[in-house]
Amino acid sequence: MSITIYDVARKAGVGIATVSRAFNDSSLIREETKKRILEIADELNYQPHGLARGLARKQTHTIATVVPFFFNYFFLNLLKNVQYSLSKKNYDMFLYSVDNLEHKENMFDKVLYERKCDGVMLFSLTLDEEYADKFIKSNVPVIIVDNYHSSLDSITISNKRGAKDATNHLISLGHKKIAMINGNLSSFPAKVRLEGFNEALKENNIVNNPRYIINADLDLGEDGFNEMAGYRAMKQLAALGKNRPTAIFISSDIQAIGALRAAKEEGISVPDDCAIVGFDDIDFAKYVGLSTMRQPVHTMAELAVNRLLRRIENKTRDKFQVELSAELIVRESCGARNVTTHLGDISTDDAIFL
Amino acid sequence: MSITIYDVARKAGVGIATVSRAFNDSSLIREETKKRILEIADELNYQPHGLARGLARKQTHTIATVVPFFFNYFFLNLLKNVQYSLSKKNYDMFLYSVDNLEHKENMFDKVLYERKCDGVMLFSLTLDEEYADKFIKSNVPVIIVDNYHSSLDSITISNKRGAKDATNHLISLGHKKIAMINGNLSSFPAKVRLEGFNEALKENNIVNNPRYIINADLDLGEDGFNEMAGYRAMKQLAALGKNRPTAIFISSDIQAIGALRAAKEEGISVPDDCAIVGFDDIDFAKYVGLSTMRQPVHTMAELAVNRLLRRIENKTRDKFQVELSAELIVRESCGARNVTTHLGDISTDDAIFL
DNA sequence: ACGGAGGTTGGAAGCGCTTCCACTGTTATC
DNA sequence: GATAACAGTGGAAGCGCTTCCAACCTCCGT
Repeated sequence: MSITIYDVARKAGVGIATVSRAFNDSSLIREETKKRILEIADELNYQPHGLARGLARKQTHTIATVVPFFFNYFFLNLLKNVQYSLSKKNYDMFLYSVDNLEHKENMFDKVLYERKCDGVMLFSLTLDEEYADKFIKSNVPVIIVDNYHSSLDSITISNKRGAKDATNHLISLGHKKIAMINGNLSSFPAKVRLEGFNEALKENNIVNNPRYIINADLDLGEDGFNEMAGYRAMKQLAALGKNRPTAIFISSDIQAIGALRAAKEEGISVPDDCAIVGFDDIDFAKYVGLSTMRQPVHTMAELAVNRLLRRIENKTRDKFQVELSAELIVRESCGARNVTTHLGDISTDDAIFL
Repeated sequence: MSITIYDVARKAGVGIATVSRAFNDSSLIREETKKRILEIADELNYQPHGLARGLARKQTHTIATVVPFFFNYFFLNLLKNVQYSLSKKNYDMFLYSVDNLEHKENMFDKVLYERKCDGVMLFSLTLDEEYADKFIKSNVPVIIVDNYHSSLDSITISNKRGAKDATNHLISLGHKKIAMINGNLSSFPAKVRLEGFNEALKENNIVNNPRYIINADLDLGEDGFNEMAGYRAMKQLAALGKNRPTAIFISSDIQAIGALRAAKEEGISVPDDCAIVGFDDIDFAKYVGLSTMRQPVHTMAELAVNRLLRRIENKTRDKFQVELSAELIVRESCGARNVTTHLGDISTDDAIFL
């Protein structure tokens, strides 16, 4: 039998309304009374019942995050930052993961109609029209991170621009035989990054060799952004022998890690035989000296949270679709530095952006 | 204005109690009625209000997980598996992270008294007596993963045994000058792993050189299980020159990654000049050929979830303190294989255990 | 034809809170 | 000194559900 507002009220000799006020920063209570009530509550280890509160107020102070089950290091960082921003605002966070893309719908229905949260944050998930509609009609604020839907708030990084920058960097280094190792084309970022890659080649009049573009097969895991995919792709490229590319833009760092492993096995030296630029800037990128496009994870998370909360609290209705840009981080793997720089101490702050 | 049980009841021409029964697998309802109600509910996009339900039932079907803010890849895997097990049982999961160990208490109070969850899962967090007591008195089921408290349920891996096995492996390879790179001693696993290390040396009559034991400083981040700590420790060991150890047991893979980076910079070849065994078996371990002690993350997660739910649902009161054992995974870094084996394809199932 | 046993159902109370509304005592205003 | 305004307060309704309890309808045995 847990203790309730009535217990506190009785012990303090006041009405329950007053206790409630004490806990809600109400101006309708004398400072003195409030203090006394709070003290008594503390003695009693009382804390307002979250559900009852939510029911009465019609808001839960909770948001739901939905991630694909294959979430990786990139998501980890994102999630960490989201959680951090959320806790600063005193919001709780549900973590749901769609274990199966077919069951995605159940998840959405649940989040939408069960009303256990005030808003939803979708990571990388693609929304079809039916559900986009449901979300809109349901009036539950949503924000999509790392994906896009024309009629919903979203925050993405400019995948096209980023891919283009990465490729241009390789081009500026003098490379002509440039490959791309990509995720699975069913993934939104993969698709757009390919566009950026193609555009860069085109603008620089560089031959676009179809054998140099390797999109991950579906059997390599949901979106193909994994180590194995990178490993296999690199093997495939290595098999080209003399016709091997001299530079590769790899669509995700985790794939780059795999590619690096394959390169080592094949005796291909990076960056000397083959320059590499990745994407994401996961922690490990710096440990292995991988040049990459850094996603502003902290900013993404903070923006996403702020925006979602504003929608929840102020009911602003204007659309919010932001595209942040990725930043080229030059390390060793691209060969832009002719001497391996001494990395030295990497500050923890840099590694984990909080 | 969202739709409620009354709307469904009215449209179906039944009482609300009946609708409620339809949604709760009650035996007190005719199959036919139930079906009809469910259909109507579906049309209306009705779903029982989670909070109202929780309030009425006095249970939320939700558990809270609390992780240290510095959570890393090891936690990611754990979390992923916990989330998976939980979703199979239809439980929701809150993710809290204690951003600041001083604020840990607020977190605990919140989780305990706010009653938004039925149970709590603590990751790696150390509980002092006061809070252990509070948890017990509050009657909220708790389970601690990767840490221990004498009066609470917990599930750990045998850190001592694991560290000992790792060290023994190094000894069996003929090493005499063996070092240990450890996390910060304030961390429970770090402390116990050191014991295992010491024990192994002692039992084999190997000199325990105090300069060979490097515990991470606190300024390197909360528990010292991070890349930088490993990097610095390795530098320190390298500075020993001729007196350098020929083998190192490193208390976490992430530190080992840092150590590997430092070794490379120092021109120390692994495993030829220095054999290394890590701990955890994070994904990256296999990408870099790191020998390590694998934590049975999947099993830990599943056991933890099952146990917690049983406590929530059945109210069993017997204590549950399990210790799982870590398994030695031999790769290249320990030098046990004299030829670098071709890793080839690592199956995705292996990499991400779900 | 009658009493009860089941199988179904509806009504109402209650979960623990917030908040509207009515009320009391003070203070400011003239 | 009467009145208005207002700061504080308590009571009660209501948030949307579950569940106890009473009621109803069959159907059976007698």
